[in-house]
Amino acid sequence: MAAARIRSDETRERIARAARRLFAEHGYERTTIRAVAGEAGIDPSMVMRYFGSKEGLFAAVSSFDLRLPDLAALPREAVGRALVRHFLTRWEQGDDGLVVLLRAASSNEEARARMREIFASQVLPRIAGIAEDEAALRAELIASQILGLAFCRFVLRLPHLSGPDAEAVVERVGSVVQFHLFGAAR
Amino acid sequence: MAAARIRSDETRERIARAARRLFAEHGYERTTIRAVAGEAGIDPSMVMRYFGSKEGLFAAVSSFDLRLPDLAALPREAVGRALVRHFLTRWEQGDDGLVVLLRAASSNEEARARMREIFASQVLPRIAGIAEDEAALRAELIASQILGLAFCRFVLRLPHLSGPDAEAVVERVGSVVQFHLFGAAR
DNA sequence: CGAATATGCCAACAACTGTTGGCCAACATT
DNA sequence: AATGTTGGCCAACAGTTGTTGGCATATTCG
Repeated sequence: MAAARIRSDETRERIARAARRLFAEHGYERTTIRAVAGEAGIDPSMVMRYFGSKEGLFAAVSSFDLRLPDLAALPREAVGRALVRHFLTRWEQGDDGLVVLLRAASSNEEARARMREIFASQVLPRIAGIAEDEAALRAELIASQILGLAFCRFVLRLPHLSGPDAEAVVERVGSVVQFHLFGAAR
Repeated sequence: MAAARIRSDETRERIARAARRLFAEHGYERTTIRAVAGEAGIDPSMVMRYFGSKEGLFAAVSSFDLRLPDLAALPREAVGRALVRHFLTRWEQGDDGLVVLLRAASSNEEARARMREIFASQVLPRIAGIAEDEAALRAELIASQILGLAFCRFVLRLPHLSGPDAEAVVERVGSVVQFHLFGAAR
């Protein structure tokens, strides 16, 4: 039984990995259960057994942790750059949780809901902890710049924004985030 | 024949309008020919007759003109704000050409290609006309902020970025665009 | 008037989708 | 050794999709 469990968990993980990759590459609709099964090297019906439905599979692989650093512990003038570098580094390391959501959000209400939930529970509180006023607006503006960067990088693949850890990008988008955080105060 | 032509052009326009609305609301995959036909009040086969295929229909309704103002004619310090206000105004007036592309780009390569083409032919030249250096990078950074704003507004519907012509949004995103345009010069 | 041409609908096809149930082999338990 | 359980595959269903061809109606033209 122990051996069986191990083997089953392995399969489950293989399916999840394949699903993450395909969802991130093709979005929700274009990713078929058959394709996921094919990539995982098992039968389509196995995907259903392990995850119940396509929606269940998506829910299982699209929840993730941004692992934002403790912004309050950073020197105030370094926060923007640190935030941008954090995202670029994670993306470079092949973490595509956010890309999965980004691609699926266009056509899938559940992906949108999950994205808003991640924003509300992981981003907004951190911003509120360091911004002096208008935290909600500031957090949304930051989200717009970071998500726009992700879109241009992973979906559109604009050349200057797609390279690994481009220094100029960190520098400038960092300044922008810094401005959204602390600038234009009244 | 003249009357017939007129009626046929009317139908064609009704189909295109319905397609634009549905593509903008549901993306490429989730928009079915049957749904477009239903909204236009005609038979699905008519859509094929008029536009050849679903891809043809999409191509016909997803090409559009950003109608960017002449940036070089504006006072330098007003360009960023003007650009942001231009987009917000057009969106407010119900022009959803860009939203069509934004939603479809996640899963449709042709939408991505068209978006890159619009960027290259309509955005990049204007930016190159006023930026002193690194026009390509600057233009891509501006695109990332504007598209991110559109994403948060139309797809995610974040509350503070979704209202009509919010003054604070014009002000701050305008400053950001201004920075991407002229800031961080070397 | 008759012929031709446009404009439209109906019905169907073939492919693909998520999903289900039954069957088989290997292993663990008794 | 008999039994139940687990991990897996196969085949099929039911719905939806883009797409096509044939048929009806009305308008235009000779």
